[in-house]
Amino acid sequence: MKWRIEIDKVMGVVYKSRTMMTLPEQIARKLTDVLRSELDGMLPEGFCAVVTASQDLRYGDYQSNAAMALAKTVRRNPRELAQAVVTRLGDMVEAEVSMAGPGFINFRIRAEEYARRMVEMLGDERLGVPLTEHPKKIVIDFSAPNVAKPMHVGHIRSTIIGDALARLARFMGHVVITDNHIGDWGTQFGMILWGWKNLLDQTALEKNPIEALLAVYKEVNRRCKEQPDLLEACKAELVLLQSGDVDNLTIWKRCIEVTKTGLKKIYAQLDIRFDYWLGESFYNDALAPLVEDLMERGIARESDGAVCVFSDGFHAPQDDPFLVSKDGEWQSVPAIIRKADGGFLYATTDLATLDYRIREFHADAIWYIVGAPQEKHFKQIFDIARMRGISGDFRHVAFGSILGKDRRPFKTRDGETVSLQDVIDEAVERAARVVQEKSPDMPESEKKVVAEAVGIGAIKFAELSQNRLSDYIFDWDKMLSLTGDTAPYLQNSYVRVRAIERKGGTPDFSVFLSGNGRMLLSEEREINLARVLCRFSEITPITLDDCRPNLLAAYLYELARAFHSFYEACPVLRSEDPVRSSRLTLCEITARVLKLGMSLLGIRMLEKM
RNA sequence: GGCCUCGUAGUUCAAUGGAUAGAACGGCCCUCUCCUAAAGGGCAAAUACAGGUUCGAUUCCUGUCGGGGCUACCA
Repeated sequence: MKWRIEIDKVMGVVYKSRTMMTLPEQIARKLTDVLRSELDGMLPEGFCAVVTASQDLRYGDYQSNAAMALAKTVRRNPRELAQAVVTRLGDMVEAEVSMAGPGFINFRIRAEEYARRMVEMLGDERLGVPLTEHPKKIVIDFSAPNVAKPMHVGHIRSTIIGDALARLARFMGHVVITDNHIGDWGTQFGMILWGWKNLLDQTALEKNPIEALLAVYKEVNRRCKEQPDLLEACKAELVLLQSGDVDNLTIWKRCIEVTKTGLKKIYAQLDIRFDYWLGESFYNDALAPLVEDLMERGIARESDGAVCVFSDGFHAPQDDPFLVSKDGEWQSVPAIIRKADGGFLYATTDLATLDYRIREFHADAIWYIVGAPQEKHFKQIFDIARMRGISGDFRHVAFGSILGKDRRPFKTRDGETVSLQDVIDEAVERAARVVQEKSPDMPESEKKVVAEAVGIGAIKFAELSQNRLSDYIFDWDKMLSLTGDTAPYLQNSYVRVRAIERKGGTPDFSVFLSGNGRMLLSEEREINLARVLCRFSEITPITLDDCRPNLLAAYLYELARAFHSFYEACPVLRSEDPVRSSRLTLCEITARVLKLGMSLLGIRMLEKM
């Protein structure tokens, strides 16, 4: 038995696991061997049969289209080839094999194989999920709110998706650095500084600093629209700040401090932590030398007074992020890294940030969890890195917009953005009402814990169960829904397992692990539950590979459904022993997969609810 | 204008090129002397349109229509 040990230097967690093959891997290996002998040298070099979970269980648990895929190149009839393969495979220990339709090879996994795998999972801390073969150091850049502006619903996606990906990557064996690249140096500071000096209510600042700052910002913003000369005054404040004026620097630092305190409270509530908070201002000193360097190396040049990076002709025009077609001609859309007035921009900071992460963190990968509209920006940033000879797994993990009912960017009726804190408060409040209704006898302190876990879990799960690339319409009732395909549904399935285990006593699983007890699966819903449990090891890695948390969320929902269905049909504590202990084992593994899976999404489970 | 992206039940979302397109909410019908009914079992209901590639297309390609985004000194 082989064990692998991996130490996550950041988290200090040690994961150990037997290297256990997933079912499709195991079957694919045998299938490929059989194809090789059947086709006698005609099998294409490096060919590996693909085995996938069947969508329709009537055809079996897993299927392969290898015969259909190969039929043409080897000039055989797909059905005939599939049948020959099925004959050669014969009686597999793990599955019944059959041919169907246009040439599918179907595998129905035997109950004994599922039982064997359940025992393996029982003894494996990783529940069968293999560690990555290629551990990387990954910087994940997410959330990134602006100073002096509280987070609004628009920050939900980046914050929750980024946190889930960080958790997944760590679990898969990567070294992860989370970095909150806050907007602490933007042009909004001109207005904030002017407002601070002229409008700020000190008592309001002490009471609720972020609210006070926001109120000031909004008021200045409003006045600027009416009085153009005020805008000039704000710009002057910004110039003062950027030239190192002591008073303005002091105010600026206070703003950041106050904002960070507020943000940390909300992140704590969301159970999200960052290893670093290297905001835009952190890179200020790096910007001028960076631009100089790019000019010296001929990557950037002056144009209309600004310093720009143009296409170097590396890509075909249609793939070139610095070109756009206009009236049948390719026109340059350069990345501007220094304005004509000498100021630096978003792109400059991002280049410096990428540089720093490679140089100081020795990152192999940088993943940016940022909205889809910025696609071109990141293509340019990554392409400039390429021009400078910097390489790595750079990804813009994009997501769609949150829209209102009118399919325009989401705002409240009076045009305000909805603050993230309001969404959280509303969710927890709604959950609290349900707790009160369902569990009136629970101690008050516990009710509070349950309401928090349910409410916040509901928000996270609603976000993560959606395909990140599609836009979605914000709807209070859907986001905060507590029935159906939601976090509380999954939390409830875990609670049900715990209730069984509390009443039935702590089960003794050592008989299974030692091989003395026999795990027995016979009922349809038992086998189905075991089938779903096995698939955890297949789903988790691809969820990270594609940066698509919704795959894991959908899987966990399927698992909870399989469990609820099993729960209704198969009494555990009232059954007799080999069945009773086998069912208890299923319950235990279900609980572990649910808890681990949800923790990878950043959602807490509860013992009672 | 060009480029990117999306268009799936009444509504909100799923579906590595696979077989009869899944869920949830809402609607209708059942199930608590039984381990938590925040649950289970059932019914009705959808791939914008037109071509093409393929044994096989919601998925890939082309075009049309419709929504959103990007398109040099904001982030």
